[in-house]
Amino acid sequence: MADKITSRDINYSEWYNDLVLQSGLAEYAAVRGCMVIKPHGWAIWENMKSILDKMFKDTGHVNASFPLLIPKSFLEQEEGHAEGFAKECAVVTHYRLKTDPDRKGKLIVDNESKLEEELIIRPTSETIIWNCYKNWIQSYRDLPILINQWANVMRWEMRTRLFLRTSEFHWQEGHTAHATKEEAVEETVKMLNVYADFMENYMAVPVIKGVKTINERFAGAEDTYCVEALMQDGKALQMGTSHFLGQNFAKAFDVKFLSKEGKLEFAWATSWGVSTRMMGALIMAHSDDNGLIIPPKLAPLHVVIIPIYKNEEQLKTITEKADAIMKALKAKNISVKFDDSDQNKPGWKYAEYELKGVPVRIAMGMRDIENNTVEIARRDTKEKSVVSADGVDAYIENLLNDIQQNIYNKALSYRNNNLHEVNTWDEFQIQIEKGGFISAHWDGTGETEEKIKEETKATIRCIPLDAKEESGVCVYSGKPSERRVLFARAY
RNA sequence: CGGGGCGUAGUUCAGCCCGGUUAGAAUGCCUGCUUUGGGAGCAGGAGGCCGCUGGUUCGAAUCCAGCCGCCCCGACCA
Repeated sequence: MADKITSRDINYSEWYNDLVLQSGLAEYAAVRGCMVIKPHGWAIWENMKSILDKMFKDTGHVNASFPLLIPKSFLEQEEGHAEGFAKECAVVTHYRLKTDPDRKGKLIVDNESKLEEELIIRPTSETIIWNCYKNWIQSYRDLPILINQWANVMRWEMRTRLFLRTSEFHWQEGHTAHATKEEAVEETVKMLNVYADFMENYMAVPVIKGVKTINERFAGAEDTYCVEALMQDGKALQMGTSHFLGQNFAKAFDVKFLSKEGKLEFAWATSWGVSTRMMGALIMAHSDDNGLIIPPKLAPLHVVIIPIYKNEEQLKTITEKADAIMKALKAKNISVKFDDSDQNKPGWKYAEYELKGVPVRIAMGMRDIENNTVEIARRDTKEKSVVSADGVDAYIENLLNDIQQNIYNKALSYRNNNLHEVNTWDEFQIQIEKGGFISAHWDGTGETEEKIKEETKATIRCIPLDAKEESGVCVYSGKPSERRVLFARAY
């Protein structure tokens, strides 16, 4: 057996890269920092999208599309936002090329096509959207505006990793406008809950909901809420964010409305997003050295049937029986593929579908035909069992639910076993080396947060929403603290 | 932006130090036969601007210079 994938124990980071490449999720593009998301990867992303899209619509949102290019002056409008994103913007300066007079067949930038105002490729769309909202909002009757867009964005990252951080990435960004602060805050939290629901119940990744510290806040936000998850190597990953933007963008773009009382007021804003980074989370939360483990609710293919035969006649017999099973499975909305290709032996196929993360495999040979059985193997535990062919559709339906639950439980117990309350600085330093979340008291200052980061590389992932009031002393400075916050080394 | 690595067949790489037949292997691909319950075997075959440009030389994948690209490790980030 060829070892295509580095073991997690040897090098987690190589394991991740090998897995993404070998399982056919994605590959490196010819452009630095960019990736090609291949059909298998895109199919999973599409499943994520369609579930989330429905959740957004069920909570009253509608989709729209705004331009890829944003005038530089728009980005300058909101000061914090501008400073935050300035360093990572791709800039369009010209609109034309021409043939190089000195080198036949080559193209050069036509300097006569220089743009009067540079355009930037959107790193996020608050500015161009709020420029529109200025025209759309005059009265409280125009509010709320609840818009989402599915889009690609670009941030010129210095260091990139497949799915986790690429220069171009795909995401959704919700941008809402409200008449009151309360309503905007409510929206921010509502969408955070939608994200958490999706991550736990579909991705099978347990998350912790919280609020970011000022240092970690989104550029231009009043408050950034987030969902944080723990990966198998003990590092944390921010899986999504939801921002309460206050009136910052309304003021920057002069978006005012006339209230019921006849007063002119600035609108209140939120924005919230999740990206293809979730693909990275999905991979790192569940998969093993044999390949991907995809929760059934997101798997592009639920079941693969592999026939084992010695001749055409046997294949025909097996195919007939497999057809009946497939029909029954499809009737239950379970996707199934019959792989009767003659190119590879069954053993090769087993390994291949395990690599790709298909949750359930059925093997059928003549032995099964004689006994009216099939062999069923589940991807998450790799357990095999021989079951009666009668009612196999119901068996698999249950099995898929069981797999979904089992994957989640496993991730949850890992997360819980790696979340430690720590009360002294010595303990903190020892524990952070072991990985996982650390729940500790913090004095609330940016200085302490910075020092901890410098000394341990750990950041405050969030102040958990369910953090209980508990007086204590800061693990670093010894100053008083009212609640514990979550620390971790993060992606 | 610093530090390191790599660029040779579709893919992974050897060859380079020490220049010299027609540039190799594995794997994948094509043809045929035998196989098929955990990554099959045999036989035959196709496949290369040796990253680019220039230099040294009778002769360059190999030596020299410049350039380009990508990956990995650190500082910034969803």
